[in-house]
Amino acid sequence: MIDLKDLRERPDRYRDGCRKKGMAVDIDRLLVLDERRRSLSTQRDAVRAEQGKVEKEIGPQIGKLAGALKKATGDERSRMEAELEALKARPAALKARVQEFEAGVAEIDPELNALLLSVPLPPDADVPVGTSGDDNVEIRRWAPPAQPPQGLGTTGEGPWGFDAKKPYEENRGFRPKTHVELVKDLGLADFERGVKIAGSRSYVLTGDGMLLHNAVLRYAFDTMTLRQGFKAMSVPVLVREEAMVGTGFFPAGREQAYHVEESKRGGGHDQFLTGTGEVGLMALHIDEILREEDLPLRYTTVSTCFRREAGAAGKDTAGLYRIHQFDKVEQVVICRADEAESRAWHTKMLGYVEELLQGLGLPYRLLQCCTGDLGVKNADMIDVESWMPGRGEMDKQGRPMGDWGETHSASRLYDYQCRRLNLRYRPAATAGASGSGGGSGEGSGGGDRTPTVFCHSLNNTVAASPRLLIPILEMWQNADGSVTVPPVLRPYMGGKERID
RNA sequence: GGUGAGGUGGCUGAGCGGUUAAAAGUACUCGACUUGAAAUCGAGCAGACUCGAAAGGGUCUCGGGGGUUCGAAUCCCCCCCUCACCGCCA
Repeated sequence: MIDLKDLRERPDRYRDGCRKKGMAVDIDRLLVLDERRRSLSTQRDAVRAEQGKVEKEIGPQIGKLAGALKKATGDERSRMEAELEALKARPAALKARVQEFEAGVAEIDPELNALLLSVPLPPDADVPVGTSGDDNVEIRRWAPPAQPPQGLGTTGEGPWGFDAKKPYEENRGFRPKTHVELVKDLGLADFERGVKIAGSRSYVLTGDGMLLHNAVLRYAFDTMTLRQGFKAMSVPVLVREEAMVGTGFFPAGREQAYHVEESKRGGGHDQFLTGTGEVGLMALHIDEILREEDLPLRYTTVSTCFRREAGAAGKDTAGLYRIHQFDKVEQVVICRADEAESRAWHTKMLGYVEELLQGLGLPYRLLQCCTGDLGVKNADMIDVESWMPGRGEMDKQGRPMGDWGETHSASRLYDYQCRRLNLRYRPAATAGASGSGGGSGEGSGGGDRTPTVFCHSLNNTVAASPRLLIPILEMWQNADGSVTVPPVLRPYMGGKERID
């Protein structure tokens, strides 16, 4: 959620943000509603204030009179009844006016809130303007060195020395199989039975396929927890709507989430399956006020992710690329509201991923996403794409030419998400500023408390599998059809070196 | 699924129709005392929204929503959540 006050002060910033992100939100309408709402509530509050005064004045009189009335009889009784009614007239009139204003506010609120939730966070000035993924800008790429670093592989095996600009055959000396062929030939996945059980875009990982999947996740999780010191978490993947709205996935992405209607428990809330562990991790501190000393919070989780992939019909239908259910190790950081700090974390979080991919020897590139590719909640997003030899167009001989495929996405959100989550911290008091011993009398002192501030948040993929199995299998395959297990994964596969 | 008890400020916990934004304790901040600390004493200590150039006002919030009343933390209704015991179950 954006800051409504800021929107009032500089609406052009938000108009511009909408334009750059290619989202149509009626900022002017929002301003009108906001103006109207504030006017109504100010008037309402004034009447309420009067109401309070009147109440203090008349309340006791009414109490006394009502008490006396019980004992009164005859003429005196009816006289007192009339008096009582007369006394009640003023508060009753005020109440009616309050209700009028409230009705006005109640009429505006739903539309105002809906609009407010849909205003995107304006992209940062240094994010290139563009309309789609095609306008994303490559920042840098990494290619595995010809000599594998200590312990990461054997020369001549796997992706060492691979140059993504050259055809696979030129690199490796044999024609590659696609991951779909590999999993079929090696018995790593069973798509037919997956579909039988669960419908389209479903799969079953079998035998070594499952072991490899598990190994990747464990490798990623251990990297984050043991090496980087992130706190290991297991969070719900079945969550309430508040968590989806709070993390910024709703309302915009509602049609991408699976909706689970709770079994008739009164007016029980519906629940939704999360498409990323980010939801559970970020919703953890919803409505909390943290202490500055406790920041930054660094969390990692491994969770099953569910995505409807609505609107992607016909895209990437084969294989493990675009599926409804997968597992992902995710990292989030919740830090102080400081742009420099939050940018520094963004870089670090990308660094962890680079280290991980380099450990696997996979060629990758970093893309600065353009404004049109950001989504509502991001100010900045960097995608990591890994080289997938089996993807892309076919050449004249009917061989896939390979293509980059998105495997990671690192977002920087400022306080957009934490505003929605109502997640704040109280800055540690900055001592010294309000010089206590100064010239003015010491009496008045005390309570200059620091106001609370919304945290900044960031998130990044660590590893999403089975998608990440695609480059692993395709890059580590051998001419004989076997696949070498990347050395970093072997400890998680009982030391197994080769799948054949 | 059944029964019972609850949800009050950072925490503990009073209040159960009218000077209660809310006692008390505790934590925290500042000051005094002290060589320093502890202890003690004094003072302060909720958030959001909003009006205002500022000083400073105002409104709302005692799980959430609705209702009764001149007036609700206190009464009524619905919902959510927590705890305990029983049943069932990975």
